[in-house]
Amino acid sequence: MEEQRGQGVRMSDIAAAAGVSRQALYLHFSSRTELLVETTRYGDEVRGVEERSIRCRAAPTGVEVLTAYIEFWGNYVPEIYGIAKALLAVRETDEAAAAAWNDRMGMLRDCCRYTIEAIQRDKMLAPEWTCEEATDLLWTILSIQNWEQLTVECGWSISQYVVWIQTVSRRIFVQGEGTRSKP
Amino acid sequence: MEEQRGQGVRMSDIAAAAGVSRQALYLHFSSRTELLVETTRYGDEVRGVEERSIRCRAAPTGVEVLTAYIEFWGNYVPEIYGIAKALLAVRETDEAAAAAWNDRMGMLRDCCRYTIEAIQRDKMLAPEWTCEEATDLLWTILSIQNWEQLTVECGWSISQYVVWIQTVSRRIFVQGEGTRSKP
DNA sequence: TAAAGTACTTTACACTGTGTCAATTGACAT
DNA sequence: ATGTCAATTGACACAGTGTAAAGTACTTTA
Repeated sequence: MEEQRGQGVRMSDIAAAAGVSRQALYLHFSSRTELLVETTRYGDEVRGVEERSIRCRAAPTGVEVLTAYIEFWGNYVPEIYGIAKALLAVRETDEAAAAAWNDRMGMLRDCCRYTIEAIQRDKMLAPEWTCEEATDLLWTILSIQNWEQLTVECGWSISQYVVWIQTVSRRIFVQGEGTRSKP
Repeated sequence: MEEQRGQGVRMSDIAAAAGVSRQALYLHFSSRTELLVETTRYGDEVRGVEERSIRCRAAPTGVEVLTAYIEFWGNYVPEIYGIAKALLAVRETDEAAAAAWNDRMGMLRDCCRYTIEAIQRDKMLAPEWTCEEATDLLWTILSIQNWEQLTVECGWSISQYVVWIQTVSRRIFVQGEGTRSKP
């Protein structure tokens, strides 16, 4: 999955890689989608996303939460990129895959909302945004597709991604961050 | 295609809708992908994208080009959303579809580059960006996936999308656009 | 030592959707 | 009358998912 970015990974390929017959997979997973979904869940658990994202919230100011969170995310996405692509591909046709995807994205959104609220608590949220709108926007900016476009297609390194997205986010959301912050 | 967003649209569905046998489609298009690609091309031609996007370039200042272009784009995407989704779905597995998609996205990128260069000519580009980076970023912000996320998933209206993306883009790219511009 | 259970295997097949092929039909032009 | 064009019908190959049945090897229980 990780190598192939989820494409052209058939049940028979997975079975072969696991050294098991294709039919044996159906003894453990009722469908290809279920296998994908479970793999996602397992991967998140092993990697300890929950814990890592909660740690970002510990930063003292809203802006620092934003900075920490973007750094975490930029480095986390490559770990899940392969399976995410696979899930994304079946999501269009498969209810359960769509639900699993939405669940994951919901977690991301929660983190975005927390971040924006932390900035607002500090009275640092740029006045043109409501919390809701700013959350929508930050959530969209941090989408996996955007990460993909910037790193894979535009050739940005992960650290470039992190720095530029931090810069952009500050300029968009933080009051008085006009032209001054240089990365 | 437009109604179903490209999903579950089989060759037999298209044939039925056209009042023709499934096999007859293969007399005109060598494969489903070719049909999709040709439909995209035809659609763009009928809608006169070329002309409409060139008209945006006529704006007197770079910032006005940016504003006009985002307005054009925000209103244009819904017209092509269905077929774009269909193309996007097959792009992962199909060489030709990927090429067609990249071609369309290349056009968008050209427009982004033109816009950024126009802003730079006016000495209004925020100093932390090079033309290349700013183009990558604007191109990413204007992606169809972002449009989809904000309008379809977050429920923004098209005019909201246009106004907020204009605001965001100005704040990111234009010098001295700190916290002041209110939509 | 026998019975039951577990985990898997092999083989076969149903189903969907794409794409190919061959023989046929009807309309129109020369 | 002949040829050609566009489309038709029907059959079929292929890939990939998912189901079903019968068999094997090993483990647990009693």
